[in-house]
Amino acid sequence: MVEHAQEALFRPVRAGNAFEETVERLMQSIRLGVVAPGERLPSERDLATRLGVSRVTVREAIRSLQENHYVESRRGRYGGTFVKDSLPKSAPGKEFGDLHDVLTLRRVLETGAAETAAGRSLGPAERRGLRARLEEASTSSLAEYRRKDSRLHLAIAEATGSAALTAAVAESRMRANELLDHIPLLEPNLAHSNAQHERIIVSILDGDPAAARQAMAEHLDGTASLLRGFLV
Amino acid sequence: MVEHAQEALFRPVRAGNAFEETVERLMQSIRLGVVAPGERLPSERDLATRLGVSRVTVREAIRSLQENHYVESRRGRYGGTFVKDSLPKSAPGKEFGDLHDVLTLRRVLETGAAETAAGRSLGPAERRGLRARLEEASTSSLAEYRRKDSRLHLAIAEATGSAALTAAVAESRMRANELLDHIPLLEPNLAHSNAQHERIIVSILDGDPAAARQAMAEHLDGTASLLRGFLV
DNA sequence: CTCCAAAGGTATGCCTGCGAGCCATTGGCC
DNA sequence: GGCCAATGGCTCGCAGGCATACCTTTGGAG
Repeated sequence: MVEHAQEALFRPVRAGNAFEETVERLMQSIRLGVVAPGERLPSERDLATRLGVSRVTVREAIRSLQENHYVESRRGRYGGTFVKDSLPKSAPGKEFGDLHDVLTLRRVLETGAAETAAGRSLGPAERRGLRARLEEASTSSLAEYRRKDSRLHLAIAEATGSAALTAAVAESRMRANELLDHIPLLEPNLAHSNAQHERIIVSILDGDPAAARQAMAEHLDGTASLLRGFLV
Repeated sequence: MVEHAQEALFRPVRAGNAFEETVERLMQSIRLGVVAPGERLPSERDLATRLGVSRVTVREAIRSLQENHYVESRRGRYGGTFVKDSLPKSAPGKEFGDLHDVLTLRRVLETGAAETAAGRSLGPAERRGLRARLEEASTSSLAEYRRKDSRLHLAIAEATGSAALTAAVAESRMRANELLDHIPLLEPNLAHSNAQHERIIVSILDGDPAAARQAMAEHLDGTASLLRGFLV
């Protein structure tokens, strides 16, 4: 038997119970900026269907988010569950997963996504979307930066046309963001990031896969070395 | 709200029930050749711990594999559950997932893995392991080829040192293999594959990331176009 | 002003999966 | 030959999660 491959194949089949997984997903959609502050989450019934869990479980998850002041719910028609404008800081609790593990997977997924996106012929809507996310990120405040940054990177993953790749990038970014929340975000870094973002998007829109990969690699290696410096 | 990213984030939280997921994992370990014919699976108690499910569920999954003639169990000390020597053909049932989706993710993950592996300084054990898998694949019969091929590709993923990346590659390969099972495996393809495998491994062992990526990309694009040809 | 559609809020009963313990079988060790 | 450790085989009660149905609130449509 090939010994090491077992670690990957015989890992736990479920990350947590249905409740925890559901909380995690809703948190992701908020923390990654997919549902922005002030916006409404899909209805409980809708979420239950999409997430493949019962409405009871969705409600328990939402209750948990309410108690942590991430969302508030309003009843009646045109009611719903809305993301609060002022989001609480993330709980610093979690241990760091294996740093190497997180960064390796992120690099593979995101440089691959950039290259793949650049190799496709994008429709006008997708091109506009990418430019819009770039603009959002470059004009965002320090407070909003992590969220806008994630939206941009997710938009790049979506531009590959692969839902599985997009899901993998979202998952990987959450893990990376947990680490990034522990290091300071400084104006100079932000300006540098914006310049790199611009290069990435321009390369994708120009249809230059090699340049897109290269630009994304440099961008990620920047934050990776920041992380290694702060956390070691 | 960013509309498209929702599809990734609000996908179902659990792939199936615990039983189905467990069957899937055990099947993967057999079909990908991690546990070869004649070899023993870990004990039920061990599997239950590692997979994070109850022993009852593990037993139900194993029963299912027994009924499909994948494994047989023997009681008593030095007993256990053993992979049968003659494995049944895979049930042709499953629909094709989105072809583009599968192939895109596979390309990103595996070219990234090859590049990353080539960029690391590998220990002697890892280098020997890679050579051994290459040898296995190149001398295998048509019948065993898919399994030996997967073992080689998994070994490359493991050489990145990232468990998460290895798991992602294993998952992606299973999905790709489901498709590949529907197209013929021909001697010329096999010879061609072996030559490409050699290039990939040599590039990794030589520490040439760009060459490793390039070689892997060509290798994957070969089977990808075969698939597109046969399945469209 | 009335109605009603759509959203959140609540309650009940079933079924899956889990934990824990015990039994049965086997082959090496003393 | 007897012991015993490790493995598969089995059972029972409990907790988590689910489907389903119904109630309450709200604001726009008619």
